[in-house]
Amino acid sequence: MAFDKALDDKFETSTASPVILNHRYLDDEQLSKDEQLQALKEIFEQNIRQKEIDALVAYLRPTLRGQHPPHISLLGKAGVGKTATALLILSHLQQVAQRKGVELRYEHLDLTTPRPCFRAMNDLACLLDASKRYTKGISIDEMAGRIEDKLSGYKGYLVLFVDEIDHVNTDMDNTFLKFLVRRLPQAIPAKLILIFASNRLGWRQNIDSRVKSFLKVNDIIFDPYNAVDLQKILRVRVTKALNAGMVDAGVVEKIAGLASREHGDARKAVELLSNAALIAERQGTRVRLETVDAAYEALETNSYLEFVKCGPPHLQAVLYAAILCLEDSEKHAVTEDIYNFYSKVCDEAGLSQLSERRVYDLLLELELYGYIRSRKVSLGRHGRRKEMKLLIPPTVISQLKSRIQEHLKG
DNA sequence: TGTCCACAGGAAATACGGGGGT
DNA sequence: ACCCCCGTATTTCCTGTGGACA
Repeated sequence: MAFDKALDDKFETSTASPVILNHRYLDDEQLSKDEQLQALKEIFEQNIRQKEIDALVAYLRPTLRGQHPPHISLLGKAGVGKTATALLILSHLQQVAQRKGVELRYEHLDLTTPRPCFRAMNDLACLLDASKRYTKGISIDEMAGRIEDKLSGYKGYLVLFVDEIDHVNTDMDNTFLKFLVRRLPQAIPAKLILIFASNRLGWRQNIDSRVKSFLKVNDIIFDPYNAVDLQKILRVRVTKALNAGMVDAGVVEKIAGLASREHGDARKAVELLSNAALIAERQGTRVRLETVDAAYEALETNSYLEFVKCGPPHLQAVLYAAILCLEDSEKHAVTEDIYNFYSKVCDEAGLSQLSERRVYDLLLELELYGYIRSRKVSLGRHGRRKEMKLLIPPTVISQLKSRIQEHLKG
């Protein structure tokens, strides 16, 4: 009886004042394409990315007069709205073109994770419905042929928005880019406009010069969002997804401040908001400033652990060795020290050891992800070495250790 | 001031895996 | 069943270099 009553109470208190009203608006993945566009419009209505939008529109306008605009490259860090802006403008452009009787279509090739040229090509073929999905086995030329066949009947404009172009692993002569820039425009009747997006400003630096000379591009650079922009973006989410009455004053400002100081990444800012809301909902409280702190910390811990889950076993073993070697000494360690620990870890886990050179590279990788930091030290005529130390917050270390142990056993 | 160690880190070679064509 | 193609991981090999020491 008392238990029933207690459960009743629990349901009552948690439904009395919900924090989250519409879950889906905290995660773009869950929104339909139209809903996404609608949300984007609301954000861009507030004078965000005006400069970039104007530039993009100016570059694309010639299509409506039947001229051929140059290719475009959108540059800027992750989460600064490159994709969002491009999709919004392209969908609008398509509508306008339709009204004016100009034949125009656009495709969004999203290369979210790094992939070889072959897969990029295959993805493009799938996007255009020109081929089924292959993992391997078919030649790249064959794939190119199928794409060309598929497009052979289309004579209008074709805007190909290649998102995260730098994720295509560059083979020695940039097969994928060469195809897009040199071969495809020759092979099909359509007027091809390429729009590239990339996180790395210099993605064109290390491409083949013969391709480069064909690649006339206009750059549009996206700066990271500032705190004011982020506030506007977050407010839209708050009104769409949350019970605004349950969000304390200053929460949005605080998240925007944190995010703008660290990365200016809107996606991460929304993720932080979403996490804070989830925590508040679970605890049955309002979203307070302290909730934001808790969410921030949870996200940080989580990112350390998440990486372990998907990393290859040897990387985990090296990380584990690095932790064992470095956790309780203020002293720095050198590559060899960690390699010794790594050997032991491999023995215990039944892994075959990798060469020291390889482990050296894995350590570099760990450094890239912020687990360790290294410093080059010269000892004069006694050669040179690299000293490393752990950067993982002490609170995370024990969780991390047990997580890796599980993984290496399983 | 020049020497020269010992390692960082680049480059090329090699092994490997896995799927499709025939 | 065998061969070919492509991409990735790892090994092997080698060069270049910062700076304490003679």
